[in-house]
This record gives sequence, structure tokens and C-alpha cells, in this order.
Amino acid sequence: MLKMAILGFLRDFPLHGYDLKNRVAALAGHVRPIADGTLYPTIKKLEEAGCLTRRTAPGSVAAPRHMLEITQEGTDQLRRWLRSPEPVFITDDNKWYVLLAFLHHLDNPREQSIVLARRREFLDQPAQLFFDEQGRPVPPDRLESPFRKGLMQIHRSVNLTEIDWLDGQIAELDRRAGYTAATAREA
Amino acid sequence: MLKMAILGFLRDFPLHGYDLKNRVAALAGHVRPIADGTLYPTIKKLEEAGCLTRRTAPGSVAAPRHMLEITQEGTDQLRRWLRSPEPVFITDDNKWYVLLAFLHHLDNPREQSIVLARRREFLDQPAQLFFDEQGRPVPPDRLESPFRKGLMQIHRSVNLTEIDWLDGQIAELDRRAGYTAATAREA
DNA sequence: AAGATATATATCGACTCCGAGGTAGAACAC
DNA sequence: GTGTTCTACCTCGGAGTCGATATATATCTT
Repeated sequence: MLKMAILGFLRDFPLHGYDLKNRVAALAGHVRPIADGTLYPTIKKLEEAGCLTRRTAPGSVAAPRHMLEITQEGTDQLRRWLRSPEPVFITDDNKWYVLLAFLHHLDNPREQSIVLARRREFLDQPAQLFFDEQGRPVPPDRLESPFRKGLMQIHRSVNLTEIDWLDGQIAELDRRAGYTAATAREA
Repeated sequence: MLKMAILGFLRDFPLHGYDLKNRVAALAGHVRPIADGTLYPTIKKLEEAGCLTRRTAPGSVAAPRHMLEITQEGTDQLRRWLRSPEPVFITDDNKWYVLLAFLHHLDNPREQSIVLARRREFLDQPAQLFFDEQGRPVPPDRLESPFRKGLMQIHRSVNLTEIDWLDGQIAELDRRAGYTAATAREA
């Protein structure tokens, strides 16, 4: 997840580690800062893998910065992750939202649409969150805990909101992909 | 998170590992199954810490089950985690929803209200998710990516839904806590 | 009769990430 | 002038989790 976020941000424009840290924190955990001990070793690994290069530049107020730039290899890797995300990126909300934040780097509307459809399919499964002693699902109105009731209520509302957006977005992307295909045939 | 979920479920009624696995999967990742290699060592650790005991019982169709029961020590531990959750349990949606699923095990409405208020306070912070090259926040309507736009839109809608529910719930709990205090003073 | 599937438990190596610690310079408050 | 905060980088140990692998039984399918 962190690797995707780093390459995704660098695809927009070059950044140094400290800046990256703040951007990832704002996006991923909203406000949960990403630890230095996580960020810097990950940058190092991406550099060793040839996904990014660094240039030392003078710091604005303090120590010199390492300006990071994404390479062609890094761009390819990012696109592979976005095009064929692992299942957990579809089902884990945190990871999904990070993926969504960089999906525009996949420049083919058809490919974007396919990823959104995977999420859409996942959200379609009705949520059975709680079960009784015999293993039978307990419907929201039978739950004794008001917190569990609220949890399911919120969960349902959130899902409907996202499904709504997904449907509109998928339709729009498919329309555009259709035009692109038609234009390509004409030419 | 997994430890809290295990003790939380066992607080309702005794369960064996396999059953626990399915319940945690349904709740936590919604559908993301928790790996065996995660569950069983965690159960073992909780047992060693005196938080649960196990009794071997014949399996319904297969190998013998280890029926797990929570101890007084385990109940105390669970309540401590619920009463004073670490910051990440407030800010990470996945973890927060797990906490919410077991908050009814904290039987004092005042304590429950305090936890909800912490979440409420966190949600009040306006989300600045994306920044431009100069580090200035980019408002949703200025974002070029429709995915980022959707992301912020959904995020906002979700927050409002949860805030609404939290406010109602906190008011109800405080009302009840007031009554309890009044009744206690009368007696 | 053989193979797949569901139940049920357990270990091990790998990976991700965090938290605590260290280095260092500039700005700002007291 | 001294302490604190913010910028900026880095390492090490540990916690948590996953995926692969192993074992075993019962049922259902072919």
C-alpha cells in the first residue's frame, strides 16, 4: 500500500521524503502519520528496485533534501498494481481508497472501469456481520447492542453511497471507452 | 485488533477457533478471511496470558474442537482496551468498527459515551486529502481526477452519516448516565 | 474407489509496519 | 543563551499478519 502511494504521488511530480510522509499521512490514515521507520526503508527498496531515483537538493530550512523522481520502471510497476490489484485492495476500505486516489494514472478508461467493477461486485454482497450461538445471521433489528445496530446502519448507508457513485462512474467510463474504440475504428 | 475481537466474541458465549475465524472474517475485513497462521498463535498467546481457557470437545463433523472460554482476567483486559483505546483505534476505520462491535461490553454508559466522543472529535477535523506542488490543499472541485473527487465526496458523506449517529447516541447515553447518577444519589 | 470439499487445529518463514532511538540545522519563544 | 519545535534523514528491534504447509476426519461427488 505504501509503495503504491509513494509511486502514485511521485507520478504527479517529484517530492522529497518528508513531503511524501505528510501527503501519505493525510491520505491513508487521515491524520495517522506514517512512521519514519516505515517510509525511509521503503523508499530505499523502491530505489534499489529501480522504481525511483534521487537527487540531493538543499533543504528549505534544514538538512538537505533527497528529491525523489519516478522512473519508467516505477511508472510501469505502478500501472501493474493499479490494473490488477490484489483482492485485499478491493475489500479493505483503507487500501481501496488509496488505490482510488491514483487510479487516474491508469490512462485507459476501459481498464479503470474494470477495477471499479470489481469493487462494485464486492459491495453487492449483502453484509452479514453478526451471528448467534447457532451460527445463524442476526438481522440489524434483532441486535441488542445499539452500537452493533448503528454499525450495520452506517455500513449500509456507506455502501449505498459508494455503489451509487460507482455506477455513475462506470457508465461514464464505458461511454468514453466506447467512443475511443469507435474513433479508433474510424481512423 | 484481533485480540480484542477474540475476547469480544468470547464474552458473548464460548466458541472454538474455527467458528471464531468465520465471525472475525465477517466483521473485520467483511469477507477477508483471517489467516490460520494469525488466529491460532494469537489464541495461544491469549491463553498464556490467562485471558482464556480451553476444553477439548468432540467436533461436529471433523477433528475435535477446542472450546474457548473467556476468564475474569480476559474480561478485565477487554474492558481496559475498550475503555481506553489507543489512538489508532479511533482513527482507523477498520479498527474503530471492530471496537464499536464490542462497546456494549463496557457496561457503564458514561464510559461508552466518552469513547464515542473521542471518535466524534476526530471526525470533526475537516479532511484535507490532497495538496498541490506548493503544499496547498486542493479543494474537491479543483481536483482533476474524477476518482479523487469521488473519494472526497464519499468520504464527506460517510462522515456526516456517522456524526449524525454519534450525536444521537451520545445524547442518549448521557441521558441514561444522568438518570443512573440521579437514581444512585436518591438511593 | 477416488477425489474434492468442509471441518478443525497447528507451525514456520517472510513481509509490512511501528516505535524508539539517533543525527543535524534553522527558527522561534522565553 | 537556552529550550522547544519544525524540518530532514536514517537504523534497529519487535509486533502483527499472511501464505504455505502439514495433519486428520467426515461427507459429498463422480
